[in-house]
Amino acid sequence: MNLKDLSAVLGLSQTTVSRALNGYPEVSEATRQRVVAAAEKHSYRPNTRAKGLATGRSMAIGHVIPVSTQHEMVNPVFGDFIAGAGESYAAAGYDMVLSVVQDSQEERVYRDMFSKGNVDGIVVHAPEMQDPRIALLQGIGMPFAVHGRASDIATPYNWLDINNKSAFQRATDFLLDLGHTRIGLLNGLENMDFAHRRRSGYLEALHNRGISVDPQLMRSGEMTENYGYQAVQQMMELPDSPTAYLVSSMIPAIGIRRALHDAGLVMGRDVSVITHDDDLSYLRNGDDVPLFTATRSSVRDAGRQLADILIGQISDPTKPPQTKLLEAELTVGRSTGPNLRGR
Amino acid sequence: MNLKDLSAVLGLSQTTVSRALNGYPEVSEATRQRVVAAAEKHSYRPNTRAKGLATGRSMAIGHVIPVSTQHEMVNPVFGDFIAGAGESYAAAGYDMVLSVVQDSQEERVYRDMFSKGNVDGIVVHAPEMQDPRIALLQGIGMPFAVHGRASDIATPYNWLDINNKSAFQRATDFLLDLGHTRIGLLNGLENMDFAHRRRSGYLEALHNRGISVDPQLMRSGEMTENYGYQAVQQMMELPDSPTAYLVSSMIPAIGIRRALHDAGLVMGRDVSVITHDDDLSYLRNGDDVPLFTATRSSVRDAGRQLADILIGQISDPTKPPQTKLLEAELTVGRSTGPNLRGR
DNA sequence: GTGAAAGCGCTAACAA
DNA sequence: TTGTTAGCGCTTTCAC
Repeated sequence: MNLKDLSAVLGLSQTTVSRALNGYPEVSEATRQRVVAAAEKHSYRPNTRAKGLATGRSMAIGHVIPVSTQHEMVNPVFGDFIAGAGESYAAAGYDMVLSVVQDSQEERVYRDMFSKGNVDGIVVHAPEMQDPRIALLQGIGMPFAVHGRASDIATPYNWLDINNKSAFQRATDFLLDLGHTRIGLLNGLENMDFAHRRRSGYLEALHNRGISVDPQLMRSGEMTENYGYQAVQQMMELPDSPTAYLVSSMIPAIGIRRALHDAGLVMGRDVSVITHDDDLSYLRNGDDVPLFTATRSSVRDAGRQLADILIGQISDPTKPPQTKLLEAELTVGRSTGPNLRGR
Repeated sequence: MNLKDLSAVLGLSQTTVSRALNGYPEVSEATRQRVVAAAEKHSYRPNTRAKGLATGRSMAIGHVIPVSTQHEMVNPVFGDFIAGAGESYAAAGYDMVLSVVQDSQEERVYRDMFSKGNVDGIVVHAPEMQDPRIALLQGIGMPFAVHGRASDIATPYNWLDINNKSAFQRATDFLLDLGHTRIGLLNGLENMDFAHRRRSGYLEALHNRGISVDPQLMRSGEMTENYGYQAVQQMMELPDSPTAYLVSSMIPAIGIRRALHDAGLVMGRDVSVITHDDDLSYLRNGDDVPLFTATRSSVRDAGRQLADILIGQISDPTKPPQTKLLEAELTVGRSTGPNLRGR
């Protein structure tokens, strides 16, 4: 059933039916009722492509997921974020189109999306510090919003980020309050913006207490279990090994638990571990977390909010860029590890 | 730059240019060269919507992700699978459109996708045993492929599945060979097809050895860390508690490790644990896995293969449905837990 | 308040 | 081998 058929059934012109369905004011209320009823009855759905061709809009938003040959891993948080964004899109009548892209191909993909006109806007994931994608999208005039931030980009743009710096600064402060001074940092890959910000939070907390920074205690890498295992094994061989660790994700923390266990130590008792796990908060179901975690209330909600920002931008392109900084929620589990103040 | 502009530049008709670009045989090689060069030079990209309108195809494939209010969790494997599928789509010139859908809304969404005509085919995720979506899609004549299977559906359709039954049967056999007879099963939600198959593999292995089944040792639930923690805590209170566990995902295994630890036991030494972790194989980086895992070589590759099946179906609708059963790869880690044969 | 007609950018019969 | 024309399903002037 298309518009032509529907208007034939009603004995009206396509124009009138279209107007009735799209809420134009000039159609009489009686006609509108009839039209809407008939559309409902025949479960008429306007053809997206035809509508798009006529209006110049595609009613779709693209998410571009970069996959480098370096780190092939897909962030486990990704599904949740997408789910949240999907809810907003559905509510606003947008489709979500996903492109998984080798990072070497990214520029071409963005340009193509624009010229093929199959999206009205784009969400940029996993920004690096001076991410070239932002200038590119600004250049071609495609509305976009970034999940995260690119610190070294000065011009304003839409973004939503979690306050990584403050989370790590607070977590470090927490450990410092317990009397820890040797705190290992297991960060993500430091070309990623989030990792850079987390590191600066860690450094600032140490600096504020006048504690010197030991480069041997700072690692960055892809967040696998094995990364945590090996990093901690190596740090434990240092003459003055850490009494606490700050970790960028729960995944390496699993390896840490194992490394400590191999050394006869228990995580959360002999050694403190704090993870920032917006990644895997669904691993924990109850309140009995043996880690102290800096977790975000909901990745999904973040997806929803970022989608809303982008939709707003698309419907009113004159609107100035929106930004949103979410504060990580700190959750204290059952055990926090040793309190060195008591010694 | 659109077709009209491009043909004007070349002094040819739109038709000829279109034919040259789409590889039609009747255009002269000389003209084709010229056209292709000009298209390249002006980086011409045909408008997807217009092309779709004219051809009746949308060059897009939909993935529908059901999210029930019951289990809100998004499977962490999802991102990897999607990444694999995305590669195939990109190679074949398809876009991927994602819909995250409340399961109550699913039927409407499928019908809409069809009548709005914005996808040429659909991938069905997370099938239940007699999944109604399959009949629905067959009814409206939309090409589709299922990631997994729906056991109770008799009519043929495209699917790709991992051999869940054989994986769990082999894993159970492995434990039986070690002398275990009390084996706890921590399964996923049993309305899911995969969980049902895994359970039957477990049962068959026990049956083949004449070992009676204890319903108290079989659990099903959503695969969270806490589920593993609580299930094992409760099973350990049984008079004859399990010496081994078979787990549907690595996530509950984390809780199991904790529950055992609380009881002074070490997973992989005092108690055997086998997980089926196509979920989180990226947790493990090296060869030093303390679990025996039945893991699939690559979720990503599975995504690629399923996409290829669907693409094949779309390009030739007369082709009979394809199916593909992947065999889980069994990986033995450092330690397998106690060998009861020696006692 | 309603309709006729043009056009969005492309493909595909049909002609030449 | 190339061009002309109609049409995909919708929106949008412009006229009535």
